[in-house]
Amino acid sequence: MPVERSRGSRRTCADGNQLVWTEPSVAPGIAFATNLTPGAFEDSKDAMSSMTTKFAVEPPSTTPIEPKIEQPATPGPMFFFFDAPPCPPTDSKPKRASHKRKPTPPPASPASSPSSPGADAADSPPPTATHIPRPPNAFILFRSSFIRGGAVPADVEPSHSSLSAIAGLTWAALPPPEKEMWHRKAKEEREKHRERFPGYAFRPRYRVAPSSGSDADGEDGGGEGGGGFGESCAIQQQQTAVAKPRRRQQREVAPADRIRQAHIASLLLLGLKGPALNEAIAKFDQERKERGEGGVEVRFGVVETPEGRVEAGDAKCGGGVECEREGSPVVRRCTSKSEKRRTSSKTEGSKTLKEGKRRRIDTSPASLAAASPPPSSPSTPTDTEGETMSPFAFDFDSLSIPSTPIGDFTASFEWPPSSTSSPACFSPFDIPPSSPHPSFDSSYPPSPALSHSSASPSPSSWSSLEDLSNSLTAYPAPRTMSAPSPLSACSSMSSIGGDLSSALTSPTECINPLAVDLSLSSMSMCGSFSELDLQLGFAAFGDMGMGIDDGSAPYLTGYMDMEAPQVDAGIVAW
DNA sequence: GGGAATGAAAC
DNA sequence: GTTTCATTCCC
Repeated sequence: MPVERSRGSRRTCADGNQLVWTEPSVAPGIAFATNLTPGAFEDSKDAMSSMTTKFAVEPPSTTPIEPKIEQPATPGPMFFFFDAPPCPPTDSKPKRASHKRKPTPPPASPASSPSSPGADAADSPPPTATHIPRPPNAFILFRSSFIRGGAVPADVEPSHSSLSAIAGLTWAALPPPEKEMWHRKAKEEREKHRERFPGYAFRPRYRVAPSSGSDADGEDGGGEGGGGFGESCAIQQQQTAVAKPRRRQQREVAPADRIRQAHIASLLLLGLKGPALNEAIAKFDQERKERGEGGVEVRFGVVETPEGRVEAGDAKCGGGVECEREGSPVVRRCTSKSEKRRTSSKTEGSKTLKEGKRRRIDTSPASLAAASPPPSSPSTPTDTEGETMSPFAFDFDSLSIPSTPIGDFTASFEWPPSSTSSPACFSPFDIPPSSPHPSFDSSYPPSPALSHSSASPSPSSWSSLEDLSNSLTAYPAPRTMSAPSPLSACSSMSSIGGDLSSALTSPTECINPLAVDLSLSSMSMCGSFSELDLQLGFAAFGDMGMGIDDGSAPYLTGYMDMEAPQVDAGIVAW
């Protein structure tokens, strides 16, 4: 029997009830990919207000109350990601239903419900009051803008699961000021939500252990405990425990996916969009295919290979088990839900992830390195023993570095920048030539990544991240960085630039978590620097206690060495 | 309804 | 510390 949609779960443009969390206007200060978002600095309070998501509270009636938004008259200024108008008149494609929690039965206690007998019958909500959604958090707002803005074209990545992952990576690399802006926006939404629904209280439905004969799950009864809007109405979304299976297990994501997602995120952070983004991704895909890496994508039980689509469940390799395809180890996704649960808990390792525990994107070098093993090493990319691999069990020198993902856009990194060119890739060194260069300690070791550059000295003494880490511990944090960093003008480098500038006051905490794609394709050579030599060094990862926050986030330590031998390229990093 | 992310809020 | 749910839409 097909599953029946709960009432009101389908929101379309047609019904005017689409929930759209539009992006706020840009905050002053460091901008992100400003080169690609014309008007990003056109901060407008009017625009802010016009783009604010609002719940249109209908007068009390017997009509189920749906949250609505007031659509802005104009799209307003764009921020990092363009946000399409919520409901284009010509949009013939209705929106799909969101994953909204089903309405729940009214609370048992009359006191907790505004629809208590004491309420005016005329104002009483219908027995099937509408579910009141939670206010969105900062990331949800960002993701919504990310998706709706078409940051990643659908033909590049149609899967919203992957888009979420990419959004997560991008989110992790957002400059703090911009992230803070989204947090402020989320706070505003919470406040508005609180005003709209004064009595609202989040009441998650904690599942109880399944018991025989219980079918409470399917009997939501259609109704929030709430209903009835007004000053005196206390809205409660009373939840009742229902019998449901334990929370589903997280699926193991193919390393190829992770790498690709990280790469796409890096390109976005680089400021690429539109055809340039498509081209860069296509090139990346092509190169990986040629190297026999990442040629397998498994989506929803289907293995997508260059040769075609193959059902994932029929192979000799079970879900979560490593397979060899085209010489590239890939963690197969399982097909059935039960298999997913089984293999997920197994492959994720009992020591590192408890059952049901949330799985975050692991951008650690260990993870990504494991996800992208060197071609010469077809060994298993994942830890089959469930142990967390040491982040330093990774050999840089054995990696191959693909060519720049931005290919023809290298010219945009010319220095000094051409006044007539319209670079697709904004120059990170957008400072007047007369500006004093920041001073750097030339004693810093060169980046191991540059060891792959023919124009850079090869630090043969570093064969692993561990060596690098040991080396770096002998070097002081960059105290001689002068602010503002020349990198601060670059969209993708603004994070690093800002962090480096903060090194003046907090040398040991100068770097924020950044999305790191250790396939190194994201650290491609880009452009030509006639005056400046940028080197970016890797160092320190959360697992080694060198992170800045909770010890779980990897980060880059960047430094520039003005005295180093000239190289004909800078590193595009993020 | 799973999936994929992060964060708020409730347990 | 764990769990739910907020968004999005293809499958």
